Amino acid sequence: MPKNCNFVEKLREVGLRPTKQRIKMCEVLYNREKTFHFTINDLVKMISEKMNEKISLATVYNTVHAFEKKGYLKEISIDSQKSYFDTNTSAHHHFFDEDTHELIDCDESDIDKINIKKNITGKKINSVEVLVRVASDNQTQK
Amino acid sequence: MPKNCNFVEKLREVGLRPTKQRIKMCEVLYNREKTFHFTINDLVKMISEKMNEKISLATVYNTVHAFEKKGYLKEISIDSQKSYFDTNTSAHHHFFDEDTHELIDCDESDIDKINIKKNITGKKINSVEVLVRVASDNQTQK
DNA sequence: CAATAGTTTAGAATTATTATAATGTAGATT
DNA sequence: AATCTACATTATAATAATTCTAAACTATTG
Ligand SMILES: [Mn+2]
Ligand SMILES: [Mn+2]
Ligand SMILES: [Zn+2]
Ligand SMILES: [Zn+2]
Repeated sequence: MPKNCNFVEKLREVGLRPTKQRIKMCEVLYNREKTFHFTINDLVKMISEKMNEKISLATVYNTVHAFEKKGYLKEISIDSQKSYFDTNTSAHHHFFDEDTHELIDCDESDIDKINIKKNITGKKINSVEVLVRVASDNQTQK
Repeated sequence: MPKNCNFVEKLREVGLRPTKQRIKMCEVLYNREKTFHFTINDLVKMISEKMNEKISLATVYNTVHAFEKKGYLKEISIDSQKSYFDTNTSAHHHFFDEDTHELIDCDESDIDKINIKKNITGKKINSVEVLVRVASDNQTQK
């Protein structure tokens, strides 16, 4: 979703009614320079603290999943109890900072294209994702 | 942990008391030809159904985490609510079958060594893991 | 407008996991 | 061998992320 686009129209286009909760969430998620990563909890905080708005937790979940299904959000695989989401929906790899629990995008140029030499019969490849775990140079890590 | 090794001695070596629960779990986990992947729930089922033994859920969690800390188990990152564990503790990549929710090891030869060109200041790389999501060729996928 | 299908919501339910605190036991000390 | 003690096990409660439920609300259509 491009910055400052007509969210009402965009939502209608994909068959989602432009409710005020969804429009507000579009603003929080897409009206910014860079894409970013968030958890549901982050998002709820952003809505209430930054926007001074109250959207029920169930609606935040519903809407995030609706946007995901429409291809406007991507879920990221990290071993953790909670899910991470990404407003950058293109195929890309990640660094995960084990100290801060922050996700950082890899640029196209950071990792060469990965060539899978094996193929599993009857199965097609949906995605190939690299996760690079990093942590403080000095510290004890798991 | 090698197959048919002396689990009692192995446990003592790393400072874990060889209780009957831990020995039983060693047998379930390591007395087999190939390494494998499991969830806590899988493991509890294996213990009760295959071994006809009852180990409390808390002990299964405790022991899995104790074995993980000692380097005899590895946790695998999949987006899911539940954690997967691996008796193959070496660095390796995975296929994840989105139909069956099964993890499959990549051989060394299946994916070329990954070269990370970016480095994050003050951080060292702990691991680089590839996850290849596969699904049935015909089916609707998320 | 009125009808209707889709949406929001508070709160309950579910699920994986961790914490608690009482009981049990391996291994050391007498 | 009996005793001691730190470590383990256990049932159960607590927690946390997520999903479900069902009633109230609202965007859109006719
Ligand atoms: Mn999801
Ligand atoms: Mn863990
Ligand atoms: Zn990203
Ligand atoms: Zn594996």
